[in-house]
Amino acid sequence: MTDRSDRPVTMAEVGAAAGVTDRTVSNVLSGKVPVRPETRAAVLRAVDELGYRLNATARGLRTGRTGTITLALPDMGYDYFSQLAHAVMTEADHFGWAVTIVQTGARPEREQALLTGTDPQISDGLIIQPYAVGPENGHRALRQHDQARHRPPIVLLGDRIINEAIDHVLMDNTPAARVATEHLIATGRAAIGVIGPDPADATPGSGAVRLEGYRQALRQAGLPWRPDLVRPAAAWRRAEGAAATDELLQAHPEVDALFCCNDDLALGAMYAVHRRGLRVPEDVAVVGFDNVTAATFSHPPLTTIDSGGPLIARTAVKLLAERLDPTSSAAPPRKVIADFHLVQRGSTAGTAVSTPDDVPRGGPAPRA
Amino acid sequence: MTDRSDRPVTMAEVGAAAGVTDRTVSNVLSGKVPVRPETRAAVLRAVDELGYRLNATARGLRTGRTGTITLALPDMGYDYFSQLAHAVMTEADHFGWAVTIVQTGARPEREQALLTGTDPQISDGLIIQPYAVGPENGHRALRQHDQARHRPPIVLLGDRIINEAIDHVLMDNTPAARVATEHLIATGRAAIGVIGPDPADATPGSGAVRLEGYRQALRQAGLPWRPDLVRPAAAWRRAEGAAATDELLQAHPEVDALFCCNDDLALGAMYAVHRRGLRVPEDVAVVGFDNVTAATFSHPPLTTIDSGGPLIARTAVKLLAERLDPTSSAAPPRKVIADFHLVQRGSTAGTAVSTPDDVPRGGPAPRA
DNA sequence: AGCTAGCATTTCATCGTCGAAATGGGCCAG
DNA sequence: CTGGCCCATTTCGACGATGAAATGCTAGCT
Repeated sequence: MTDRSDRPVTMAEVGAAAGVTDRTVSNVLSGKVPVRPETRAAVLRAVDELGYRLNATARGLRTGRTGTITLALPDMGYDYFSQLAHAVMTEADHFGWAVTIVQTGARPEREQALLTGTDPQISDGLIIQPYAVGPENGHRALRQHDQARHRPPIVLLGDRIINEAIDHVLMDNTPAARVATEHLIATGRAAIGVIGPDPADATPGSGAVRLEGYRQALRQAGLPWRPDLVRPAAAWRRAEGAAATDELLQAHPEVDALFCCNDDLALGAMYAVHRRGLRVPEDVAVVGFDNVTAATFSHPPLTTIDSGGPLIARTAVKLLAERLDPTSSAAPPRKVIADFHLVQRGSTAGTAVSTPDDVPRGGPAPRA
Repeated sequence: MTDRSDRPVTMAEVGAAAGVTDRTVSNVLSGKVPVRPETRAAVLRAVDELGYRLNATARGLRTGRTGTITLALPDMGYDYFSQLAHAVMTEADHFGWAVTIVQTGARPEREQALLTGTDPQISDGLIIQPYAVGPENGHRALRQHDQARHRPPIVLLGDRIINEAIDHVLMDNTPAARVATEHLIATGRAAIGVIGPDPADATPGSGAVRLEGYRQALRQAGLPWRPDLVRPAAAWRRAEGAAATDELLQAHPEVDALFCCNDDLALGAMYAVHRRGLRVPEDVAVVGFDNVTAATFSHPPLTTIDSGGPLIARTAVKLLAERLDPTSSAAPPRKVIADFHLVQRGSTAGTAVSTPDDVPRGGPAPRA
């Protein structure tokens, strides 16, 4: 026998030590085929003595299943995406799947590569929230996908339909943004700034559809549309939200409310308001979007749109699970539109400290 | 030829279409072996026409490399861990690696399975922050690891050495906690509560070592050790931090400062303080631990220990990269202790709104 | 023309596991 | 005592890619 000491132990070696074939070792470890108790014991002893570990890659090649799914998101540095990933991983765990997370950044070619399968991924399926790829190029990417044989299934997350032939889990952005804005108007605000979208940007992303909801609410209330109250943020994070808010309040001291396109921006906005010595909500009311954990506990707690992130994650995993189930994978493409609702908290109420009843409790107990 | 239309396209089929061997297709796609331009063009055309996609699993089996590393953390629902994951993924991207994230929860058997390799993972290496596995059982788990041939390398993160033979990236918890507590004492606080650790818990985890730093600071300042001011939190999150703080302030109105074992707890603590109608820092000063993004933008901004999370992540990936480099993988095990420093912000300063100069800027521009 | 050098392509074997079907041994019924 | 059956185990052959080494071809030199 050649010296294999630098290579992993194989089933054949375990079998040799236990006096059986590699196949029997496989039968013992999989448990799918009956094995005599003595044989099983002998095999398990050999496994233990040799320190044998199953080669998941070889199994994956043989079975065509890797037990891993890919989650592709723009960037994990956002509360919303990291909480979405958390929910996806927790749900995937129920199916016994590991989750490979890919940060696409703002790079369209990265998203294209994932959608077309050009990027060689070890995974049984893909959940992706495209940022840069829209219907125009998405169709092309996914036509290539269709044409290829036996490509892993895809579930798309986000705010627009990219391809009719693919499963989508969507947010109802425009109505949600309208509801958020209506709430500000109802509390008596007149000069409502917007933090996030770039009105000059033609790309129809989250920014555009949320801005549209804002405009609808203004129109319905008979308030004027003032483009100068819209401040784009290069990235939708706290720092950029603070900077944009600072500029807006500097230029327009009359602003008495802010509609922020996500909670990260809103938390940054509140920071900027406070830094200018103004009060939330007395001087400036603030509304966010997504209802991340931090929104519950900020000071004041942040009024926001609960866009159902965890439910979206669970739904996406379940859709993927159905596609991966060989008995029911030929169903027509599905579109799920997630429910949303407004969560009113102190950032728009009369008093700066509220006592919300939605403080989450419980869960596992790891430490940081 | 049999009907293979339900199976993926192979290199052999591409080769057949292009009039060459599967091997030549491989040569074209890998680029490592020179190929005549006409041949290359023919192959690429066939790839395009047939919609061929490389089977990463098969390559992984053949080469022994999957291009994926595993990151195992207790739970992604914590700001610290999600930001650590973000940093690991960003760094891994530089090496061309995908990252599979596994949430171990509080389950020791899950950690054991990862450390011993019992859990069949498709990955070239493991970065793990153990929560439940300590030196006592960790040694056993990793002895099994050593004994096995050709097991993927491991880098351990955290607060204690689990096995001398393995690479570690450590936090200097006790000194950091002492510095945090000393800062509270220096601002004139006398009744300093602690949120997080369970003094009755014998497990020497982050809680115990941070509590030890707190005690050292008290001792040095001649302040009395009062176990009744220590409030455990079942999970180190905002909700649990708020609940524990609420109880503590109820029982001990004289408390004028809180040392919280992480920023999530601290942000929850501030929430509870505000809800009781008290002010931060005038009535109760608050210090956190980890310096997550939210700490910069809270109201007031949170004084905290910057424990160098992103650097820890980068270091861990680099250590793994060295182990995976065949030319230099036999180096002795390394231990890196991350630097820390206190970041003073408004939650301990005289005024509730400060103007910190560490507001981060820039970065990519995805949206939520 | 004959020989060698150098490059492009192919041959061959192998990575470690598992599905399907064949084999062999033990037991019960006729 | 023997035929048939069932259960445990083995045989055989992929799965799809690639490292190493051999082959074939063209070009260049004498």
